Order: sequence, then structure tokens, then C-alpha cells
Amino acid sequence: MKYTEAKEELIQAWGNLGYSWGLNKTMAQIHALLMVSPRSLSTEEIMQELSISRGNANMNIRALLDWGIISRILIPGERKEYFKSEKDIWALARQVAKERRKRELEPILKVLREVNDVQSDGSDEAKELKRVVKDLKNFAEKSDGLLETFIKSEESWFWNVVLKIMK
Amino acid sequence: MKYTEAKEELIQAWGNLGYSWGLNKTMAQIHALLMVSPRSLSTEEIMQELSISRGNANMNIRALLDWGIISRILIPGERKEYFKSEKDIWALARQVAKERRKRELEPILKVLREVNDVQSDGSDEAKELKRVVKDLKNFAEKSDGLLETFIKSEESWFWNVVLKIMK
DNA sequence: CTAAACTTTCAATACTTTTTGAAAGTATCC
DNA sequence: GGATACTTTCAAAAAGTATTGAAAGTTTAG
Repeated sequence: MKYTEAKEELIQAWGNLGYSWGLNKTMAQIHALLMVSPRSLSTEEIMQELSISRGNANMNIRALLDWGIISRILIPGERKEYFKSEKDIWALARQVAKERRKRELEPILKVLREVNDVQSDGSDEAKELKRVVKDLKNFAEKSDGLLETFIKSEESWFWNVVLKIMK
Repeated sequence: MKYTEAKEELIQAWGNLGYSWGLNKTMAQIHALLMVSPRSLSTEEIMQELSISRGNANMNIRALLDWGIISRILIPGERKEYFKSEKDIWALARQVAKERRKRELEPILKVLREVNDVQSDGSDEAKELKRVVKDLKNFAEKSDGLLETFIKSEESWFWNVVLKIMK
């Protein structure tokens, strides 16, 4: 397989994976591009490589900065901004986990804690609801704890544990 | 908080969580409704409760059946079909993990294995690409293994390990 | 200060996904 | 068989999301 072909396939594939991690397609592609690039790239170059508009590039670069998975590089003497991505995939996964926890898990935990106070009127429906809320809350809290552990973990430490699990 | 209010909030919240798990909003809401319902419901009842059309209800019920997270119930003497959901949340999570693994992780693993054969032409770009592919492949394979372990796990067993990790 | 080099915004547009509802299909009953 | 009670399909409409590009904004240099 040729280099450019491989690069395009990878950007495409990583784009899909990123999408399933909760980024959008362009975000994930920009990220992939920065991943495979040995030097940091300017907005202009990103637009070019991915054939996207300035606005689109700008918005998604900002979103990536916001997620904390790429960073701005200022090159002395240059006015343009350059960007590079986090290249350690575990660090990236931890960062994504952190953001998703904030965006997705926290809101549902809040609702579950509220709904937990529902007064049962003794009906089957209310009893079932109470049971489900209890289970969900328990699940969500445990997931939250696990995520937190993962987010704070050192790669090597995490690895050792995972290997132990999978043995 | 009142029962109906709590129920609606929960369906809403679960709808959002399900969405972030890769189900669509209606799918997740139907699932939530079945979760909190002490008895199985017919298509008609689901349409009613969620104010959705017959077509929509039908399509999403089929998708949920397809994911294997709800099941069809036939009540003797009745012609209608009823549906009930898996109520064990861990079993549900395992099922979702299984489907997503098939739909998302497997395709990227396939691409990574292909791209892995790229011939380096000695350029920095090609070297970087090779490095990234190697890392990603490693990561994806390890995630795949971990997911597999989770999917096949018994709840209690998994729990013990998780608790150990989090201690 | 003005021009140049950039970055950001945003209304319009294009694209994707979801939802609707009526029509077609299927199974069961008498 | 025909009527009834359902389920499924699917083209059209609506809703949601992403993308464009030109205009406005900002920063730096001279």
C-alpha cells in the first residue's frame, strides 16, 4: 500500500472511530490529520489537506481545543497559528473520557438523583420506577467512579490492571 | 416529585444516555419506557405514551429487537405483540458493548491491519504514519480484548475486579 | 494611523437522519 | 372465502446537523 493511500484510509477510519467516541466527522478527521503529521499544521494546510472551508476548519479546530485534545503552537516570528495533536493515544482516550463524563454522565446522574426522591404511591408502576431508578443510579455512579479512576490513571498502572483482568 | 413527572424525566434522561451509547433518541426512549413499565407493552401503547407514529414505533422496536435489548412477548389468546426490555442494566451494557464492538471497532481494526502494511519510503511523514498506525492498532486490539472480556463476563465477577481497580 | 495578515462569525445552503401516515402486506378468525 | 386485527413498508415531509464563504473582527508591523 502506498503512503498517500494509507494516510487517506487512516484519516477516514480514524474519522469513523472518533465519531463513535462522540466527536463529529470533521473534528475527528482534523485530529487524525494532526496525528499522522510529524509537524504542526496551520489552518490553511488543514483546509487544503481535507478540502474543507475556512469556517469549518476554524470551528472544528476550536472544538478540538475545547476538548483539550489538540493544542495551539506559536512559532516565533510567524503570525499564523499552528496546531498539533496529543499523540499518546491513552492520554487522548483519557481526555475524551473526561469530556464525555462531563457532558453525558454528569447530567444523567443529576436527573437520577432528583428522580430518586419520587414518592411511591404504592402502585406497581411507581414501585417499578423506583426500582429502576435505584438500579440506574447505582450503575451510573459505579461507571462514574470507574471512569474517574481511568481518567486519573497512569497508563502503565492502568495497563497492569487491565492485563490482570484479561488474563 | 410526582410519579408521572419522574417517569417523564427519567425517559428523557435515559433517552439522552442511550443516545450517547449509540442508540437513537426514540430507540432509547422506547427502551426507557419498557424499563420502567412493570408489564409488557403493545406497539399501540408505546405510540401513545411517547406520542410517536406507528411507523416510527415499529421501526425502532425492530431496531431494539435487532440489538437484542428488548424481546417480543406473545400473550396467549391475544393477537397483538407485546414487548419487554432486559431489566438488568449490566446485561444491557454488555449487549450494547457487543453490538458496538461489531459495528464500530471491528471495521477500524480491519483498516488498521491493512494500513499496517504500508511501505515506508523513508520520509518523516511515512515514518510518523507507521508509528501512529502501530500505536492505534495496539490500542484498538487491547480495547477489543478488554471489551470481549467485559461482554463475556458475569456481573459479579466483573464487579469484583472493578472494585479492586477502584479501591 | 493604515495596511496586511490573519482569525472569527454567521446567515444561507447543503446534507443527513428521523418521523409521519397512508397504503400494502400478513395472519387469524368465523 | 371475506372480514378483522394487526404489522410492515416506504415516499414524502420535517427536523437536525454540518458546511460554506463572504464579511466583520482582531492583531501586528511599519
